[in-house]
Amino acid sequence: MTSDSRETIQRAAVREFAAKGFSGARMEGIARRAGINKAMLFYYFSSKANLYKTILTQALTELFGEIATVLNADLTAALFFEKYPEIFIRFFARHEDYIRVIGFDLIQNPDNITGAIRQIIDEPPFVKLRPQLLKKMIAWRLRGEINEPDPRQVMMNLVALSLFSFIGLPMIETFSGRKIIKNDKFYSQRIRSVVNLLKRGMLK
Amino acid sequence: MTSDSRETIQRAAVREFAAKGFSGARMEGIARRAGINKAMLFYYFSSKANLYKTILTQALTELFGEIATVLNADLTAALFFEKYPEIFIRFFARHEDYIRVIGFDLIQNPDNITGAIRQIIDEPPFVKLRPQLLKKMIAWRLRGEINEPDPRQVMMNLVALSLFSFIGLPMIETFSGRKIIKNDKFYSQRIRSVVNLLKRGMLK
Amino acid sequence: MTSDSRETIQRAAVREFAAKGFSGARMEGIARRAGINKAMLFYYFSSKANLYKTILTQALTELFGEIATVLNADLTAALFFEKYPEIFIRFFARHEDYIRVIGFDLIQNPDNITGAIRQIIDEPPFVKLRPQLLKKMIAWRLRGEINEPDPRQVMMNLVALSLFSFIGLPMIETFSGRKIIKNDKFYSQRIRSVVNLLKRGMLK
Amino acid sequence: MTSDSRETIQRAAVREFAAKGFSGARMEGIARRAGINKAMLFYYFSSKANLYKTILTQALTELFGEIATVLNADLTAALFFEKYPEIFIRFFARHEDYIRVIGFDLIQNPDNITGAIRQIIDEPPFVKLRPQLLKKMIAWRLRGEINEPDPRQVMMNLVALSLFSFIGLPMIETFSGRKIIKNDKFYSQRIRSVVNLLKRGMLK
DNA sequence: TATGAATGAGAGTTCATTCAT
DNA sequence: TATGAATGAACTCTCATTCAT
Repeated sequence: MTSDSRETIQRAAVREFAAKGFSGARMEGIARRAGINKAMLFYYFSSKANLYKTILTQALTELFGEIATVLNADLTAALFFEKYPEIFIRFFARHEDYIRVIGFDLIQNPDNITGAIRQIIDEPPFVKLRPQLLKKMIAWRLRGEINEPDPRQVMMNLVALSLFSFIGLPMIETFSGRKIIKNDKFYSQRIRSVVNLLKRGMLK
Repeated sequence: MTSDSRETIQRAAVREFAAKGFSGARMEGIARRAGINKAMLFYYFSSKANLYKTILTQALTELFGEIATVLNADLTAALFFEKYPEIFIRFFARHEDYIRVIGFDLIQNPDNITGAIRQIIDEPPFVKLRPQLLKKMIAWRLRGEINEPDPRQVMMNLVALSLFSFIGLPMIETFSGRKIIKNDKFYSQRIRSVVNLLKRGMLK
Repeated sequence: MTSDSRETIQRAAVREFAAKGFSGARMEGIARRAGINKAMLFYYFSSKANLYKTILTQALTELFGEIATVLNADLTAALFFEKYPEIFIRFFARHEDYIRVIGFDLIQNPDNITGAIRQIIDEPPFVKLRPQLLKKMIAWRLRGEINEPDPRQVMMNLVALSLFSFIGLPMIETFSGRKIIKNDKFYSQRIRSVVNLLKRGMLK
Repeated sequence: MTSDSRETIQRAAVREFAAKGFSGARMEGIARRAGINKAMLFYYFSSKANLYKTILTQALTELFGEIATVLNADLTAALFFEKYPEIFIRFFARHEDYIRVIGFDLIQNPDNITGAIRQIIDEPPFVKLRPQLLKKMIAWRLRGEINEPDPRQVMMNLVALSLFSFIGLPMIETFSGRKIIKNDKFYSQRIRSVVNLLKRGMLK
């Protein structure tokens, strides 16, 4: 029970911030979830804002870590569209709380998350992530692999379809009239649908 | 000056809730934005929760109103994929605050928004909205117009691509390295890209 | 009971800060003394630091107001040494709390009180206070009225003898072995002693 | 390294208490200044109050030690007024922190410091200090050396002029308009001025 | 002796809500 | 309707003190 308190707190914080957003989250709530004295949160993280920043950075770092493992390969657009939705969706299926935290931040405080992302991708080990992505996209266009000339549209399409698989679910449930059970089968189907859409829609 | 105040307050509330979420929003802040005494918020709306509910319902009602105007026509899948992204994106371009409010709620309080939606679409004038949508989707599949058999996937793809055009922007900016100016040209391009993707990707 | 709350709070604050210093003082304590809800302290003064600054400024302003009334006359050194100890000592006898507040600040946060003083004497109605004092002191020296050439030493002697009459009392009590009752007689004697010392000691 | 720690802590404590007063001082701050683990403060001194009492007693003991060395001689008033300001002022020039600690206590907690003083001067080696002082003063009066009949006034004048040379400086700076550099020259001048004032003012 | 972690009792501050006018 | 003042509960954060090692 030495210093895994830090980690215990962080895990609890992710859950609390995910459930209630930054303002809604309570330090008391985090402490209770962690089973740790409230004062320890300040002992380790000095403030709510800093604890939040810590777990946001952690979430983004883990996400980029996942992405980076596959970004190094010199993939064709076709292969890329096949692999990436899977990475995104599987990652967030494992870490549903992360998507909430990121989502909140994206809506409320775009500059905040932008800054956090920049800080992460401007330093090792992720410095190459952005240039590699851009290089790939330019290559696809030059080789005539895709019909969408604007890389930003490509990114938006890719990310939108992957992320929304989680956030938008309740709306879909209401309209389709059926509760959606987020099990492995659902995610597999979702991945298939996204991959299919991306490949048929954007490959030449 | 009677029900003028109500509307002034609601407009102010939308901005405040959009900027900070439910917990982050301050009644004080709303009053200041509205230029109206704080106590009046309670006089008209009795509580923060109720004021919030009011503006959430209003946002959703306006959104469904927009959708409904086009949903009555017996559109082919091709026409539908052409019209709907435009409706969504143009609507939220006019009401950026609404998307934030809805987005917050979607993440934090899925049951809450689900309930609100259900309440709206289960009563006039939107009772027919849901059955009409479902009917259309079944028809498309029966007529072999689309290659995606699951209506829920169709909805997810459609909504995801439209909504994310707003929320996800900061991430795209960071990665593409260029600031995105949200002017008419940008929205037009975005609509084109989404329509193109949906049609090529899901039509047979 | 309209808005004398502000004043009630200020009076209570003076007492609390005087008794315990800035850090020792409790907002709760001030509220209790004032018989007013604790939140009102923040409603009116926004923070402990600001409430403190307010009453410090008030104390200094009152003090300078008192001094100013007599500083305008073109007094000889002799008359000055007669009048000023009386003003100082009588003022602080009426406002024992002020001397504590000022004393605390003088010890703990010299720059703080220096700033406060400067702010007061650099603006109306006290702008002339400092130049008038300096002018007087130069005149005394030129006219050969006093034997102490350094105006700073003159000021120190004057102020020291007046203020210490309050702060230093407990030490004197202990050494003299007698409790000192701070009644009018005591102050009169003290004034006489100080005036006598100053006149015999510094006049030529 | 044993009782070395004690002293290190005490030195750090003097600085912290001098800078912030009792309530404002932080055990954490003392530990940091001392470069010693916070828990050790409690190991050695068991509580903040006790640590404070320790250093207050120490300061007073050193002060009285200094005074005592000269108090034994059977000085005339003239010689006394010459020697004492020098002792006081030189002592506090060497120990500026002590004067702050004592000053704070004098204002905030007169009974506290009174008690501490009594405890020191009622026991060896300082038991004779008080009677010797009183005896001297009575002698002066009987021999007609001084024009101030009240010993308490004599003490007040003496101590006030000496102590205020430190505490009151910032006020004087503000009024005289010049920063005062507390070097040897300043103290020498101050001593000269005080001695001069006392001798001319109180000797017959 | 020495350390980092832990605790509990507050402290200052905020905020939705209510009251008097 | 409208306002400024008032309230109480809760929240973030602090700090002296203690514990385990």
